[in-house]
Amino acid sequence: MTSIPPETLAELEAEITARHKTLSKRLRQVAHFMIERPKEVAFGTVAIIARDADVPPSTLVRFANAFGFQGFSDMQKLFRAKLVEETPSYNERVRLARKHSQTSQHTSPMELLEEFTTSNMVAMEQLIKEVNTNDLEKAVSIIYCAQATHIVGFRRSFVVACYFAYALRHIDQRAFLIDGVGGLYREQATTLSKNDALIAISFKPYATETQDTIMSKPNGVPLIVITDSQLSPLTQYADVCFVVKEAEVRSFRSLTASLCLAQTIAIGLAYRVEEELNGSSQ
Amino acid sequence: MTSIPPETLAELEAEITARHKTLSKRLRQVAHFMIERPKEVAFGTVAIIARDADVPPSTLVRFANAFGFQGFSDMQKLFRAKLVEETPSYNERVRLARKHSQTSQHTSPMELLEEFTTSNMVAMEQLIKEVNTNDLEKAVSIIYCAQATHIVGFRRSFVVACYFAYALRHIDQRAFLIDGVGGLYREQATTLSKNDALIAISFKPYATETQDTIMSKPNGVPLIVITDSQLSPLTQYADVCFVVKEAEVRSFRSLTASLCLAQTIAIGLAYRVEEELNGSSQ
DNA sequence: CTGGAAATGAAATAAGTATTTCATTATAAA
DNA sequence: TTTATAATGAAATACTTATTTCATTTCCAG
Repeated sequence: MTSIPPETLAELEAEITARHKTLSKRLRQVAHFMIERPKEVAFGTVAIIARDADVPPSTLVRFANAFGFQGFSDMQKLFRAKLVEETPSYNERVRLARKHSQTSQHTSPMELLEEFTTSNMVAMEQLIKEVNTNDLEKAVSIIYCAQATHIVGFRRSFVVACYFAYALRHIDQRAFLIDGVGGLYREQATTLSKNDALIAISFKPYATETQDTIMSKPNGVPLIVITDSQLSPLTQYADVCFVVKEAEVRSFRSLTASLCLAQTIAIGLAYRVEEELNGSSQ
Repeated sequence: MTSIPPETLAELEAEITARHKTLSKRLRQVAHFMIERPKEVAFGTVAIIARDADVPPSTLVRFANAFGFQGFSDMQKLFRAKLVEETPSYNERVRLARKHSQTSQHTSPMELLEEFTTSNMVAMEQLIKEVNTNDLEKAVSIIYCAQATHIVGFRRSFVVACYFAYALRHIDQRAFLIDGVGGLYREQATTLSKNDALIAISFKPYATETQDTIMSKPNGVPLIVITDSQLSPLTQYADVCFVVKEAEVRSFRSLTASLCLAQTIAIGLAYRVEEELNGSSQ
């Protein structure tokens, strides 16, 4: 109980992490709160924090004691100190990174991270500007009406395809990922039935496999395309086509915008399903 | 005295500036302190702030009253709020988006897209704030020194794992994706050799397979972890651990921040390789 | 089961803090 | 200079908040 207390929040967090397993049920609950919501801890009163962490106030004091502090307030100081010292606002960090990248020819990972996050944010803003409401509604409708949805995408696009399949399954939609294992993508594509739908994702350099898959699908199966250019070889076959401009940093392209779009379609679908259920039951 | 008080710190600061000249000597002294040392005001007690601003405690209360607040504590809230909200602009937008979508019972896909993009932007800002330079450098070094890198992640994390593998191969690094086909993840993990590295990605609810994989790796193989909480079961085994807070909209989590981090590490590695080559050839 | 130790939570108590009061001092107008 | 008014600060008070206590429950080891 009278062991030496941690002197920084980082130290405390390390100790909490290390001892997490050995703590009692309630103390573990507090541990969670400390790690997950440090800002609330920094400002809150014992009563408020106790309420939000769903423990009695005394448990907070016990927790502090268990980590060597005199009392809760003593521990809280660490949380406050952290908040005071580090508030390098986003803008400040951008400025620092920029300055640094100009003075040294060495490209540090932190600079890269700054560039990627910034570019991705720009891409997000673009996405919302350029995506059309009708297309979005239509895409949702297509999947909603389909008995099953097949998704195809290779190389970089595979990541998006994979996520799409995950998201759809997550909301209880039948989703099949055409992964081309053993080069059998054509065969996988022929398993599509008339009432299914196909989602194809393809970026430069457009994998021919994706195009092949589309060509092999039965007539009448609706196609949703996510690609990076109006001139992509896929656009002409699409019932709905999303042209997504991804962030590009040092000739490397992101996928965040496409992922965000996929997520939106999936959740939009979830709401559609829910609404139709409620609507028809009344 | 009972005028309407400012509602944000910015408003208060504006008012202080405007009325600065008309204030009495002591109140002006307080005004100075409020403007110059807002962080101390946010955390300090009346007694401490009074001491540091070299005025009696009562003057602080008078100052607060003069600007329309009930008391000092009331005014202090503004200072605290400022410190809590990390990204006022985007948080505001998220809040507005949420509010808007609550007024109508129908949730349109476009509204969802607005929410997702906004939340993802916030997540990007958080990412750059919370990722530590040293960790980033260390992660790059680990992969740089490894003969081959193995990547493991199941369910949602699989998408990130997949992208990581893609990105590493793209820059000519040997990367193996532990996909657990046929439940053989343990066997896949045992193929790691001493000089390899392992990257593990795991989010709630932490798949036990990932943990199993880690446990099966040979001793001494360095481990890089990407997860969503300091208390994740993986952190304790990690040589480098990134805790990434993903955007969450309507209880659906994104992956954009993790993807961005993966991208950064991969490209950071590419630069490292390039720099080492140039360095040694001179 | 059963006894004993640890954990828990409600309530009492202690500590700390903000606010108000009021006597005193400075300021400005007549 | 005088007087009315505003400003000021030390100390008392009222409040809030942290901490401790103790009766009760839970959890194990025997």
